[in-house]
Amino acid sequence: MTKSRVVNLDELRAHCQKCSLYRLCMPMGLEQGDLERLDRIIHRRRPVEKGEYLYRLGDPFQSVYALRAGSLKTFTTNHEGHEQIIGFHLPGELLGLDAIAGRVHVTSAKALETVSVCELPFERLEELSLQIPGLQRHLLSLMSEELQHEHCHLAVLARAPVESRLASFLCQLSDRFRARGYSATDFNLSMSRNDIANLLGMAVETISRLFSQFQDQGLLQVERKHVLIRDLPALQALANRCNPDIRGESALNRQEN
Amino acid sequence: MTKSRVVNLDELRAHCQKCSLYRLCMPMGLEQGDLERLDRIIHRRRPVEKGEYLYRLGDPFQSVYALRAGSLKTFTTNHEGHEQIIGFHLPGELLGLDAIAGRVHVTSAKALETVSVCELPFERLEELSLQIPGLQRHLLSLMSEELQHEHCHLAVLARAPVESRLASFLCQLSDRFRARGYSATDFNLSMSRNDIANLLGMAVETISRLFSQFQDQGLLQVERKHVLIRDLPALQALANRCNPDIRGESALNRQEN
DNA sequence: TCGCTGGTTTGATCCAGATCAAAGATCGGC
DNA sequence: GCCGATCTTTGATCTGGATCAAACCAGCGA
Repeated sequence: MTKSRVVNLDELRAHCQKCSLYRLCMPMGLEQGDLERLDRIIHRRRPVEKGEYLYRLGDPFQSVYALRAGSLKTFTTNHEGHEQIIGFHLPGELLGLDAIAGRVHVTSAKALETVSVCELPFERLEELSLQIPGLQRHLLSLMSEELQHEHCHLAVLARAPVESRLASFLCQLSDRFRARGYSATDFNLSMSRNDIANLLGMAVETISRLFSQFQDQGLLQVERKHVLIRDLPALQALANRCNPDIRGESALNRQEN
Repeated sequence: MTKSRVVNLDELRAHCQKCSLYRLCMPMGLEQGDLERLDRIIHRRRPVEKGEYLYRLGDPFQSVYALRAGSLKTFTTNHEGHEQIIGFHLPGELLGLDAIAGRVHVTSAKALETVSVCELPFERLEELSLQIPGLQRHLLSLMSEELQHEHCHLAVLARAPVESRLASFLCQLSDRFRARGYSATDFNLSMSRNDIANLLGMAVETISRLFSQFQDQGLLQVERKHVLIRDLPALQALANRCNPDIRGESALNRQEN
C-alpha cells in the first residue's frame, strides 16, 4: 500500500521535463514550451504488473506507450496459438507503432517485470507532430530505427548459426544498457531462457547449452538471470557475422583509388 | 534510342494526378491542390536497368523512392560479404524509409528488371507532411505497415517449416498482385530461386524441391519464372501456420459470455 | 549455329540443432 | 518451511534441411 502510494507520487512527479529518459523517447532540442505541450497530452498509467498485458493482439489502437521503467516483450500469436516473440523492450522505448496502419494492435505486449508507462493518445500526438517539426521527424526516426533493427533480426534468423544468434542478442542488450547509462557488461536478464529461445528461433535447451559453452570459453559468466560479460569483443566478433557492414565491402566494390 | 525517348515522354506525362499507382503510394483523399504540391517535389529519374542499384548500403540518404514500374530487391551485406535479402518490392511501394534515422542507407536496392521510380527528396517531403495532415499520417501508416510485414517475416523465419515458408511467400505475392489489379493466381516471378531461398532462409535446392512437390500435390504449376496457382486456399492453409491470428485466440483467452 | 555461363533440378550424404527424457534448481503460495 | 509448479540444465537420440555432387537447360554473345 505504502509502496503503491509512493509509485503514484512518483508518477505525478514524472513530467517529461524531469524524466531522465526523455532524451530517449522524445526529440532532442525541443523548446520548453513544446515539451510542456507534449507533456500535457500524456497520461501516466498505473503500473502494469509482471505477466499482465499493456495491450493485446486485436485490441483497438488508441495510443502508443513510452516505457518508463521495467521491461516487456511483444509477440504475435498464430492461429495455432503459438507465440512468436518480436522483441524485448527497455525504458525509453516507444511501443505500439506497428498498429498505426490498421488501427488495431498486431502484437501483444506483456510485462516481464513491473512496468510503468506514459500513454500517448495517438490522435493528439499526430496533431502535435504537425505543429512541432522536431516531433514529426522524431516519430519517423523511431520507426525507421525499428525497421533497421528488425532487418538485423531477420538476417540473424535467416542465416546465423546458433552461437552468433545468442552473441548477437547479448551484444544488442549490452548496447542498449550502455545507452541507458547502465553497465554494458553486467546486467540481469528479465526474460526467461524460453523467451530468448523463442526470439532467436531455437530450442531452450540450445540456449542453455550455449550459455554453458560461452562460460567455458571465458566469454561470460552466467548465473540464473545475472550475466557478466568477460570478453565483449569476442562476443561482438561472433555477433558481427550477421550485422550489416555499413562501412564495409569497400575492398570489394568501392575501390576508388 | 526511339525507345528511350518514349520512356522519357512517359515519364514527363507521369504526374501523380495521372498515375494509376498513386492510391498505393500516396494518401487517399488528398485535395487537388495538395496533390499538385506533392507532384512538384517529385523527380522522375531515368529507368534503372536490371542488375543496377537504386541505392547502396552506406550511401548518404537524400530521398525515398516510389516504385512506378518493375521490381527490385533490398538486401544488407554483412562484413563477410554475405547478402541477406530483406524484401522484394512491387510498383506502388515506397523504398528507403529505413534510412531516415541514420541518414544513411542501411540496405542496397537492386533492380530485378528495368525499374522506373519517382524520387521524393526527403527534406521536402518532411516539410510537406507538416502542411498536409493526410500526408504525415500516410507516411506513418506506410512505415507501420512495413513493420507489421516484417513481423510476419520474422515469425516465418523463426519457426515455420520450409513448406510454410514458401507457401507464405507465394500467398503474399499473390495478395500483392491482386492489390495491384493483376491476377492473384497467375504471375511471373522476377527473382531467381536463389533470391527466394535467401529471403526465406533456406537452400536453393530446397526451393526447387518444394516447387516440384507443390506441383505434384496439385497446388500449383511452375515453369521457370511462371507460376500458376491451382489451389490458393490450400496454399494459404500452409502459410497460415505462421501469420498472426488477429481475430483469434478468442476461444482460449477471450471468453466473455 | 555453337559453346559458354549462370540458373535450375535431382539424387546422395551429412550434420547442426531439434526433440525426447529426466534430473536439478527456484519460486510462489499456503 | 513445505510442496507443487515452473524454469533450467544436461545427456542421448533423431531428423529436417543443408551441403555436396553432378547432370541439365535456357539464354546469349560471338
